[in-house]
Amino acid sequence: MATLKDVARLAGVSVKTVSNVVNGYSFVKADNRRRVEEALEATGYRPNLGARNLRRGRTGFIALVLPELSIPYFAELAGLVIAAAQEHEWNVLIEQTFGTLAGERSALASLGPHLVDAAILSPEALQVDDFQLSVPAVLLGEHAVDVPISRVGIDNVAAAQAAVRHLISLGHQRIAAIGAHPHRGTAALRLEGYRAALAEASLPFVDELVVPALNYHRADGAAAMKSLLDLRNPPDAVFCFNDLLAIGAMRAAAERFVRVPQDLAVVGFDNNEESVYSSPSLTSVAPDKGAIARAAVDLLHRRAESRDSALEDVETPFSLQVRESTVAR
Amino acid sequence: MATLKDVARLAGVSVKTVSNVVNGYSFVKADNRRRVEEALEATGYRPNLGARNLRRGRTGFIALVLPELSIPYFAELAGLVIAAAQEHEWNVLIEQTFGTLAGERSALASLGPHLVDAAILSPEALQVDDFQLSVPAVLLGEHAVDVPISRVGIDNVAAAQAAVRHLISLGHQRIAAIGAHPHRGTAALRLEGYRAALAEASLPFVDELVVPALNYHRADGAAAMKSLLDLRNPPDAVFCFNDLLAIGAMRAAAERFVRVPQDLAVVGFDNNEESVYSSPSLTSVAPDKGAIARAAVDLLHRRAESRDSALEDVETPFSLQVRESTVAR
DNA sequence: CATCGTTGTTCCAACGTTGTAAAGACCTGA
DNA sequence: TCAGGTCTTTACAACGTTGGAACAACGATG
Repeated sequence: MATLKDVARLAGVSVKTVSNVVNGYSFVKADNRRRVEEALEATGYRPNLGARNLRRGRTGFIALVLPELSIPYFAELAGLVIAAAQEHEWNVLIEQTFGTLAGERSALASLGPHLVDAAILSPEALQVDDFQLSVPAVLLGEHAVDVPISRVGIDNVAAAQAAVRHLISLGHQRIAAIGAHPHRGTAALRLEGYRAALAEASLPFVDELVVPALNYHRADGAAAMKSLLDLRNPPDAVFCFNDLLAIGAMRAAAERFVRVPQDLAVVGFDNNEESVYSSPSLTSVAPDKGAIARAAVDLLHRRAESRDSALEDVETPFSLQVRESTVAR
Repeated sequence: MATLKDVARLAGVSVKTVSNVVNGYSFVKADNRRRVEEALEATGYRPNLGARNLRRGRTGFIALVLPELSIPYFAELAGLVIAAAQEHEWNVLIEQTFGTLAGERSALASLGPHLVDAAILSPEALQVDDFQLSVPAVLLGEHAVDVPISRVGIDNVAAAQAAVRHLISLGHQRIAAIGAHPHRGTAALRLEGYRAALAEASLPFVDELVVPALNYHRADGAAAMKSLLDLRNPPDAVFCFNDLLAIGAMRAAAERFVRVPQDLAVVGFDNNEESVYSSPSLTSVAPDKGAIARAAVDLLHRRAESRDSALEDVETPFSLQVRESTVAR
C-alpha cells in the first residue's frame, strides 16, 4: 500500500508537500500540485487513518452502546446513527450490553479515549457510580439516574400520556399497562404518563392492571398479556411500553381468541416498521428516530470540537400513529 | 490519559519494560513486575490501540458490509458477528449499502487496508470488476458473480426446495414464489430450488406465479401478493424468498380477506424473531445465523493470521421451522 | 579467574501522518 | 541594488507503541 513517502518520491517533492496537497493546503505551486496529484492517482494513495488519527489525537470512531441489535428499535436507530456519523467523518463502533449491568459496565470500561472520540449510551441498568467516562457522552432516552451527562430523547411522560389519552378518547375505561420496570428510567416516566392520563379523566389507577416486564421482548409482552387475561375482570385496552411487548400481547390475545381491536385495544411505543404490517397493524407512539440520531451525533460533535461541556437536554418530537389496533368501543 | 511513559516514570523503569509487562513477556523480575503492575493500576493505563495497531501493522477492525440494519435478518446477523469478532479481539465496523450498486461500491472503496483488517460482505448488486479488494474478505449468502472470494452460507437451492416440498406435501398444487430478482445470486438459487421441487412432484412451472421483488421489504411482499391475488386463478400457497416479503404478503392477504393458512399457505425464509409472533406465525427456512457469523469471522481470522489464501466455501446448516402459516389443504 | 549462557533491562528506530519552524524562492517598490 | 514582504517547500519532531539489538547483571562452569 502506498504511503505519503512513496507518492513524494514519485512526484519528486517532499513528504510534507504531498501531505499539504492531500489536506488542501492553498500554497502549493500549480506545477507541483499537478505532479503530486498525478502521483496520487498513479499510486492509488489512501491515507492511513490510524496514523493520521494518532497524530491528530483522535480516533475517528464513536461508540454506540445499546442493549441488542436484534431489537428493531435499536437496529433502526443504529442505522440512523451510522448515517449521521458519516456526516462528521465518524465511524461507529457498536457495543451490545444485552441490558445487563455487567454488560453495560464492561462496555463502558472498554471505551478508552483511544478507542473512540465520544459515546452514545442507551443504558438500562447502570448506577450513578458507573458513569466515570473518559470521553464526551450523551444518553439516549432518559436519565436512568441523576448524572451529569447530556441527554437526547422525547418527552416520555407526554408521549405515554398521549397514548393513554387516545385510548380514553375511544371510550376505554379499564386500561392496562405492560412494561413497568424497577430500574429503567423510561419505564417510570411512561408509567407516570399513564397515571396522569387516567387521573385527568378521573379513572381509577388499578394496581393489578400494571404488569412489569423485565426484558421488553415479544415473549415478555405475551406473558404479561396472559396474566392480564387471567384476571377476573380483564382490561379492555392495554398500553405497552414498547412495540415488541405490544406484538407479544396481541399474539397472546389471539391465542385466547380475544379479538384486537374489538375486544381489546392495543397501543405500542417505538413505531417499529414491523408494527405497520402486523395484523392488525399497531397504533404506536412514534419518536422521530432520525432526529434523535442526528441530535445525538451533532451534540457530540460540538462537544468534541470545542472543549466546552455545557449540559444539554435535547427534546425530540414524537407523534402518535393511529392504526387498526385501536378503535372506539 | 496515561501512556506507557507515565507508567514507566511512576514505576521507575523503562517504557519497554512496562510494555513487556503489559504484553505478558516472561522475563521481568518479580520486583519490577509488581511495581509496574501497581503503577498500571494507579494510573489506570489503557493501551492506545491506534498506536499499537500502527506499530503492529493492523487495525483491530473488520468491516461488515450489509444492505441495511433495519432489515431484521441483517440486524440479528450483525449482533452475532460482533459477538464472534470479540473472540478474536476484533471490533466491527458496519457499513450500510442500502442494496444499491453505488452504495456497495463506495463501501468497498472506503475499505482501505488502513481501516480494517478484513471484511465480511453481503453484496446484492456488485459486478465482477468491483471485487478489487485490498483485504481478506468473505461473502455471505451466495456468489452473486463468479469471483475468487471465499463464501459462507447455506445451500440455498436445497433450502428453497425443502420449503416448497413442505408445501407440496401439504397438498398444495398452485404454489407461487415471491422474490425473483435479476441480479441477486441468492434469488436465482432459491428460484432454482423452487423449480426443482415442482419438477420432482411433476407440478408445472407457471410463469405468472413467479413475482419479482426489488427490495425484499415488507412493502414489496405486499405489492407482490396483491398482484398474485389479482390473477384469474390465484395461488393456494406462496413461497417468499425472505420473511419480510412473507409478512407483507400475509398482510396483503388479510386486507383482501384471504385467510392464512386456510385459503393460502405461506412460507418465508430467514426465520426472523418477528415471524414467531406474527398472526399467524410464519413457517420459515431457518439458517443458523450464529454458525454463519462464527464461520465467517473464524475464516477471516485464519486468513489474516497466515498469508495462505485457499478459497473456502463453508456450508452452514439450516432447518425448516413449521408454524401456523402452513397447514394441509 | 575467564568464559559462557541465562535472565533482565534499556536504547533506538520505526509504523505514517501532520504541526511547527525555518529556509528558500520570488516579487515589489524605493 | 537591496530591504521587505509574500509565497512555497522542506527538515524535524512528535503522536504511543513495539521489535530488535545492545547492554548489564548474574550464577554456573571449566
